[in-house]
Amino acid sequence: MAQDTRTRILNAAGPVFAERGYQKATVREICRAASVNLASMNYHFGQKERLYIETVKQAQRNKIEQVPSPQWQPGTSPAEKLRGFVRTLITRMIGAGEAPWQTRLMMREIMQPTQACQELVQNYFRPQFEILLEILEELLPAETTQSKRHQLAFSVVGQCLYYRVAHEVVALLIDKKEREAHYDAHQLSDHITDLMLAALSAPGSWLTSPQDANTGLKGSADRPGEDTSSQ
Amino acid sequence: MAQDTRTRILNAAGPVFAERGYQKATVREICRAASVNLASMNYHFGQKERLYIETVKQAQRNKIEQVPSPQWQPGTSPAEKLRGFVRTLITRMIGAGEAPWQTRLMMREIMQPTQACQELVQNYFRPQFEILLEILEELLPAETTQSKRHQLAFSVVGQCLYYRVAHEVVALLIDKKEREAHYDAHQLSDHITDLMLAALSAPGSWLTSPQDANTGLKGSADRPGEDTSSQ
DNA sequence: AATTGTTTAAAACGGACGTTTTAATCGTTG
DNA sequence: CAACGATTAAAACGTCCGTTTTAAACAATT
Repeated sequence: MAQDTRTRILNAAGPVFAERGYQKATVREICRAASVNLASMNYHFGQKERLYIETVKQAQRNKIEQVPSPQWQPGTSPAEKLRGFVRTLITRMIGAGEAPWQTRLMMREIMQPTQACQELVQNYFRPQFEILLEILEELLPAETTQSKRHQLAFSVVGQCLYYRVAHEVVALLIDKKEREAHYDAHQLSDHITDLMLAALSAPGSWLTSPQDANTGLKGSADRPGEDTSSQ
Repeated sequence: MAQDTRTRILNAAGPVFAERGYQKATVREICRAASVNLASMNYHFGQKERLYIETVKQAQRNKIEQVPSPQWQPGTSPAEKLRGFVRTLITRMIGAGEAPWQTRLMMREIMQPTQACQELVQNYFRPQFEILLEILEELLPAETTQSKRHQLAFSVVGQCLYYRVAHEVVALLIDKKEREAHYDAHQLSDHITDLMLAALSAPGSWLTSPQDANTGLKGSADRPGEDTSSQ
């Protein structure tokens, strides 16, 4: 029974698409998982591709309602906001135990965008990005360049995404004992937040000085792997 | 003519697997791209899966010989080493213009590991990881925890990986003008390096104090999105 | 010359899978 | 009741694709 057939299909399709990927996921498997007849899929969605797009959109809506745009009490320090933001992001990434299929699905879209990606960016990534930028703005000198702020935001997001993207590689590099002791959402988000706050509060003008003026440790003309780039 | 048939197949398979993914890439397309008979594939590799594994391994060997483990003059400052390391990593990620298929291929392995992933970690990721750890060791207080060092290394790698993983999303979030002005390998690596160096040289004991003692800005018991995690 | 390893061309096998169809069954609505 | 939408079961269609096969060349080696 449960819900109507359409949503049963949608809910069953999410994990399957997330785990197997679009190609390897078969309509038959999804319908079997949803305990639904094969013809019902065609009835509701017409084609596999349409089902996929709807699934991604629903995953995004899920996430939005599960973790709405953070709202803090007035007077909350920007540092605390940043910590909360990172905490939320990391939690979405590595989830509570089992792999959150919504995030896996979105990650697939990020790496190999399809038709569903544009809406994803507009409805999900961009708003999050804006919130992060507002938090950073409170922490940064007023003269900080627009592009510098963007890069700093990407630095935050990049560190968070890493633990979803490279989850399996981390498991191969770090032994189980250390992972279980130090790689929960709590400690990871604290690490990333502390790192960012330390960098932002560091002495010197690395944030505002024009590119190429930094801690004064540069100056080597030749660096390894200069232009022997790929291909 | 060129090389022998086997390597022609291998070279043709790389870009195809990287772009289409394992499932969507067809043996027929690869053989067509290699100007090679369909039966030759079977002759040399037996099955598609074997071809894929060999392709990944070759991509890894390519990268290693293209950008060997960095070796600096004795006396090079650790900060300079870090800059070089990040520069190399970023360059591999975003390449010189066109998308480097080797990295795309490896990224696929990272996100959805197959049989080829373990060798990849052993021969490629782990050595790189060790090098980065050595550089960080020179920059860090001696009392820094092992796990803290690891997390810092992941912070570096995560920021670099981001620009390959989310390349398309960045293109949707940042307008073309800013991207062309600020998102080349040079500036991005400088940004990441400067950020890390600033964080490491920041005042206070955020690096060495036990978890939960930090900049003193924490303390909120409830954070948004606490345990409303996915699913 | 004979053998053996490579390569090609062309065709076919066989399975997997997206999609469609048909026929039948309920439940709801008019 | 009749009509219609939703759903199911089962089967089939048609295509794509990994894999295999066959037969024929060609090259290098013995």
